[in-house]
Amino acid sequence: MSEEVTGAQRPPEDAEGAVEVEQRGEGGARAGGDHVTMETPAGPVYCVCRKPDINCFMIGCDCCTEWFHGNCIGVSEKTAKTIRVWYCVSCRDKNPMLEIKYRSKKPKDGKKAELQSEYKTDGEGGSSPQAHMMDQRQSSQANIKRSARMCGECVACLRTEDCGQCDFCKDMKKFGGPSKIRQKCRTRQCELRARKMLRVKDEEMIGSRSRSRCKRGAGLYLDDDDEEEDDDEEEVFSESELELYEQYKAAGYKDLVWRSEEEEEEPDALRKKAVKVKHVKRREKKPEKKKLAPPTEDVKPRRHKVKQRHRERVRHSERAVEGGAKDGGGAIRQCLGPGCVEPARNSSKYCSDNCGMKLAANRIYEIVPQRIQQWQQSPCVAEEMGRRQLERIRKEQQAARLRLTLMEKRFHELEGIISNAKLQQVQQHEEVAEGDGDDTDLQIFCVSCSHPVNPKVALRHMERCYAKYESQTSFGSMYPTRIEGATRLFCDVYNPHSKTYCKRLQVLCPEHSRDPKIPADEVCGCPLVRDVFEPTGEFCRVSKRKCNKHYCWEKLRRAEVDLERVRVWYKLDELFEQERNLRTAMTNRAGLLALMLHQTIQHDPVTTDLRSLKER
DNA sequence: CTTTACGAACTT
DNA sequence: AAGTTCGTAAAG
Repeated sequence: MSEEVTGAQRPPEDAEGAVEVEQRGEGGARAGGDHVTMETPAGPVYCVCRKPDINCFMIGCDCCTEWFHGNCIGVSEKTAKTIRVWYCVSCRDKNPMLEIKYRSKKPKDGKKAELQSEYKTDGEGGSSPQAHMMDQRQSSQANIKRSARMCGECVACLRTEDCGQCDFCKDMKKFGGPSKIRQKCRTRQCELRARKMLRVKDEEMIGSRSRSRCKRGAGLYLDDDDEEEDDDEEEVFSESELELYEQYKAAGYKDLVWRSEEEEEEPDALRKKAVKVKHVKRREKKPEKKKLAPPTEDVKPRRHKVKQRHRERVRHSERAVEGGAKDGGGAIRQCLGPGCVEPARNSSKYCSDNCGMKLAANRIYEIVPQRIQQWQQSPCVAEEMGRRQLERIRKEQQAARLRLTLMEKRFHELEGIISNAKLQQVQQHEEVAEGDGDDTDLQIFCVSCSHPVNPKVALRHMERCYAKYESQTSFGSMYPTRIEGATRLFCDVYNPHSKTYCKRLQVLCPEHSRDPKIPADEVCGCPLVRDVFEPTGEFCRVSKRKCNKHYCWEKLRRAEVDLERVRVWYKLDELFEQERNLRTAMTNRAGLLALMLHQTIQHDPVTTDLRSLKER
């Protein structure tokens, strides 16, 4: 049996841990059954024997998700392989409907067959004893497979669509990536079990998670005391965490263990931390110091200082209401709203949202005018540069538009030439002169199939050969092309299989368009030139079917023009994008938020502003 | 400790 | 057969 499956026989790393159950007020948010694995100070225990051993073969119950030692319940590793769904005795007692199900056939031919039968066969029967690999089972309600990194029940696990935006998506083949990172979409990384670094990144969360996570910004102005701490990475809270944190602070870090999101979702890490919580350790090691130092002691000196100041301020406001209620978890604090004397709500510093908003508004009134003034004092170099950039972009846009009209003109000219050429008559005798003059023994090799071909027909052969190979691959994007006012650029044929639109030039796409059948009397009609570039005004008057010299000349000429048109469109698009970005940047500069968040420090212009020095 | 890269199992 | 995802080693 493979290591994978052997791994799956052990309880997952994040098996419900003692502390987690203890600290998680609402508990039930987890996938499994926290109720079974009871807590002991030492860590999680399993099975009927209630021992923490996990270094032997184990089997998981598909009802309560508890793990059992094979030895304790009389299931060998070998027999376990024949089981598809397994329930423990107590679950079967509680619910007689639960029935252990077996695989339809014995997996002899290695793991692959075994796993496939696990997923695909639905056969009943068999009389062999029981056991089952927990990780591979399917969630009863949603058919979502669980794995070590999936709970199978959270929003992320249930999601089936990739966002296409995150770095992992962009890495995927289907989004045209190099498949180097090879991780699933960030939005689909399990909220509970996936590694934290694989989930949606913090910066991206701010918008999507609304106010459940307040890092900078909102928290800065509504939340008085966090102002000084907001540079601390760990101070990123969800609402429930905020509550915990409040309690934690109120308790003077004594009785509660603060749990960051990471710890909550990775109980393994939690377990470790829970065992050696810093302050506990300290209390054991240096009890005398404990007496001297306030309870806010922490390992990080900087944080310590901040927290202490913070606490002092909290106490200060507490005194106003209660006359100095300290460490107790139930201390009532006064609302920080301007002029408000109501007690703050449980998990907040304010008695109501209104008070919070009032305070925030006050701050804006207080800070913004000053900042605006500050802003207006000095000329904005970025603004000046932006204006110059904008000018440049406009010029380029103009040039591109000119080029585009030129190309459109060429496009029509070419169509005119082509239709004009069709009116020509075939000249029978010239055909012969056209055809010979070459060494018929000479052979060249086709660049596509490497077959030797006669130079006379080489062009024709290679064109066809290339088309044959080219049409075997698709070259598409997820979106159809929408360019206003442009005709015949991309092929844009929809491929329902890959859900893409073909992005070859329409005139050059052998996959979706065949060269039209040429009537016997059609003339080649290629404009003849002298010295390569100089048109003579004459047309090739050989029968089109027989002209080897100008094979597919219309196609190639059209492609030439179309390619240039596409290039110009791209250029225009790029310029438009640049302009948009620049305008956004200019509009947002010195906006309310920017003014509140940032401040320009006026250094000594002579010694520090190197740019203006250079300009001078 | 985090990030990147990649072999290989798993899935379609 | 090709794409997806996991686990893990190496690099940073």
